Amino acid sequence: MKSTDGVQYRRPRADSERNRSEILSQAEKHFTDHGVNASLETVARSAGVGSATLYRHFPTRDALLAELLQRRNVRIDEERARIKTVADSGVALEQWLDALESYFTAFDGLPEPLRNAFVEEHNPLALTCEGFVDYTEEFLSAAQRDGKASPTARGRDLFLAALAVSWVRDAALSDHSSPRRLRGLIANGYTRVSAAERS
Amino acid sequence: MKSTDGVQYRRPRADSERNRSEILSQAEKHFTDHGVNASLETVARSAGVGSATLYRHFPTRDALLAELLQRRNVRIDEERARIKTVADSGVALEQWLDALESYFTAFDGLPEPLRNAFVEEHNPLALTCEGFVDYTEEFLSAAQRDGKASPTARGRDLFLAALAVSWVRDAALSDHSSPRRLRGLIANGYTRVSAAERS
Amino acid sequence: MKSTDGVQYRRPRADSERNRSEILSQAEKHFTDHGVNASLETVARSAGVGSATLYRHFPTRDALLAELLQRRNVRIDEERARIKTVADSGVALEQWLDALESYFTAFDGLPEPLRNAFVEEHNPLALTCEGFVDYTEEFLSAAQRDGKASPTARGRDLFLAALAVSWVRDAALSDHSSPRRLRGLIANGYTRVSAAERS
Amino acid sequence: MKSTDGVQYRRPRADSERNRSEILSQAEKHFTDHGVNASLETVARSAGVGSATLYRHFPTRDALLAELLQRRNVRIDEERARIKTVADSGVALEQWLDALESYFTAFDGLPEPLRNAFVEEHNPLALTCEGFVDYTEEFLSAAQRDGKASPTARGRDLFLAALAVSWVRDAALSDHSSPRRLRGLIANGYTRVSAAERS
DNA sequence: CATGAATGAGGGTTCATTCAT
DNA sequence: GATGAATGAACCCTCATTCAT
Repeated sequence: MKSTDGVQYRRPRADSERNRSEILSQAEKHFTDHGVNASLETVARSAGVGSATLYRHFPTRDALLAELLQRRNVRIDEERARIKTVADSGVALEQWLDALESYFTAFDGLPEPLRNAFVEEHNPLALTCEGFVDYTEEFLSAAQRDGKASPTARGRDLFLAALAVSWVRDAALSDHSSPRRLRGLIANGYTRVSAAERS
Repeated sequence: MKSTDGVQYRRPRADSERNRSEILSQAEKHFTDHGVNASLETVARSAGVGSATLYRHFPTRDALLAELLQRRNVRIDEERARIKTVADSGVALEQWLDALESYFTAFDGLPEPLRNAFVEEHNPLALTCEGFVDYTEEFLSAAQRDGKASPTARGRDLFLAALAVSWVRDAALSDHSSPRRLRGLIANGYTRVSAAERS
Repeated sequence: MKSTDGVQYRRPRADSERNRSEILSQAEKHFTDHGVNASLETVARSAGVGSATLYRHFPTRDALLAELLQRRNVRIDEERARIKTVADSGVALEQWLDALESYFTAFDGLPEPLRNAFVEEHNPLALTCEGFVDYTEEFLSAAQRDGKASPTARGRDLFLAALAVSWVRDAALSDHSSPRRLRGLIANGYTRVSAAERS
Repeated sequence: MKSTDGVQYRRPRADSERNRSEILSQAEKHFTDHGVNASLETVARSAGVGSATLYRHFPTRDALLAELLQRRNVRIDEERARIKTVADSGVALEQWLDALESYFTAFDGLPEPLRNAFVEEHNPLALTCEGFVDYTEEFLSAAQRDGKASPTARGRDLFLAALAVSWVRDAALSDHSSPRRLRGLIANGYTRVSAAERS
């Protein structure tokens, strides 16, 4: 009963795509509202699928997260293209780090899994991280060539720094200046005393 | 100390202290082995008490953590006393930040609750944070007086910076250089180009 | 019934049914032995399932209770059908109230949750109560039509009365006559003095 | 020791009395606010004593309850004296039952322990129950002598009936008429059809 | 494959009763 | 005797992950 043999509707495929898409959409919503640790169960329910279905599509939370971020990459890619046109390589680097930080605050708690992925081999988010490290490296190199950045700095360091700043920002709801100030420290260091001050 | 004089009334407690102490001891062990999110249930079992007893002594995980840290404060207080004798205030500040970072790696995942406590009013860990901010402020002030630190820096910024570095270190098992490098960035900034380099 | 026709997909469940059934069976046992406040934890253990499974099937004790009673409804429905054939509507009403009281003593302490459900909107037992009120109303109406019952009585009153009698019976282990006598009071009132007595 | 010789401060007694009194006072408050199943722990805390102290004074919840009721007995005794002066013994009985029901609603959930005490031998509340049964018996006997009450009724039956009505009232927050109607049933029975109706 | 349900562990909490002092 | 704390059981609930179908 209920669909007798003969023609096979091949529903699976269609359903599958629809499910996957609905899961992503709901995950986006829940992660935005409740952070990256939102209940996957709830996400599945909202998407109208069983938890096992979610699990099949995205074996880990990070896999789901990776997909969500992938979709956002379009935006930051555009931003990156724009920054590339900035004449001053030092300013460009700065703007790129800004862009990174904005990206990292897409969901509450996002820095955490990214940090973990950074050191885990087979993490679905690792690719995302590596991409960002590469891009950072590019902007950094340009700045270094122009004497706008310390030659000892590395792309991965600045990536981690941006991540750390975002991590601080994650909790500093009541303290908007802290992330900005940490950002300043990373740019200029706390040991630097301006010429005016030194006098 | 427990009073040896003649009549002794008001015996403080007895097995209460024993239990409390045993709980702390087991918590220390489990937190050390499995990070700050180790199962409290297991801690209680290891200490030979029911979960209700643990709950009575430490209503939240953070309360337990606060006690554990309290015990470590002796160590860092000694360290702080030592650092205070360092002649160069810039070096002293550096060493203090080192000490902080060591402290923050006492347990895996410790930076997280500390960061949260930093912005939560009624968190048992808040006091710990505030104390550290104050101490950092002292070392920083001295360095600023001597022109060894930027006058715009604040104690709380450096505290958060140390926390952030420890957070990075938390995951960077395979990458020992990253925290050190992040530390360097915070000290000197990535925009500083040494005179030698500039030439 | 479970469909025996040719191809059968959408097998309803399998171990789900088994678990549910086992839970109900064990609950029946434990509630019978220890009253409606028996430990649900124990019920779950006896049924060989985790408490979460029990929770999934029956989110509250009342939900579980409602199911157990549902199963008994077959019996009382049969009884009701039988009583409907009784010629004397006054006798029928009496027998129905007897049946109700028997039903209410299925488990020790049952009257309590039923009473509560009676005034709570979203209680799983509320439906059960309402059903009984309706049936009582039917028997009562018939009796009233035949002048065998006071026209001012309402079904819900008699339902509550039966519940109250059962509540008394719940504790009156050593005093078998009390419930019967209370029953008599409700039927005839304590102010009625028979003609013989009046003479 | 502590308080040497001579005059013995006999603090124990004084403290004990004060504690006992404070416990009763707080129990009254909490039972009034949250019913007879209010947390004894909380009562003890409110009274400024340890739970063990409460336990020593009142080994069971019922013992505590019995004391609280004892204090209220003054009131109902006065009421009883007043009712005794009522000329019509039927009216007097009615008023006494009213008084009983008021008494039973002193605390939410009071009917339950009273019912239990009624059949338990060594329950501190048993005396209270017995007293009430006796008083009810007196009023009932008078009414029976005057042909105002059925000679087959017994004091204990009416006592239980009043208890049952109060039990119903305990939950019938949203349904004020139910207890009154149940009361009516017990007085007149549902089988009585008035002469006017019979015609 | 998709799925609903099961699972097991943990969390936080409350409480009546009993111990150690 | 009075006390603060311990105890152990229970409750309700949540979740990530894994089965059975």
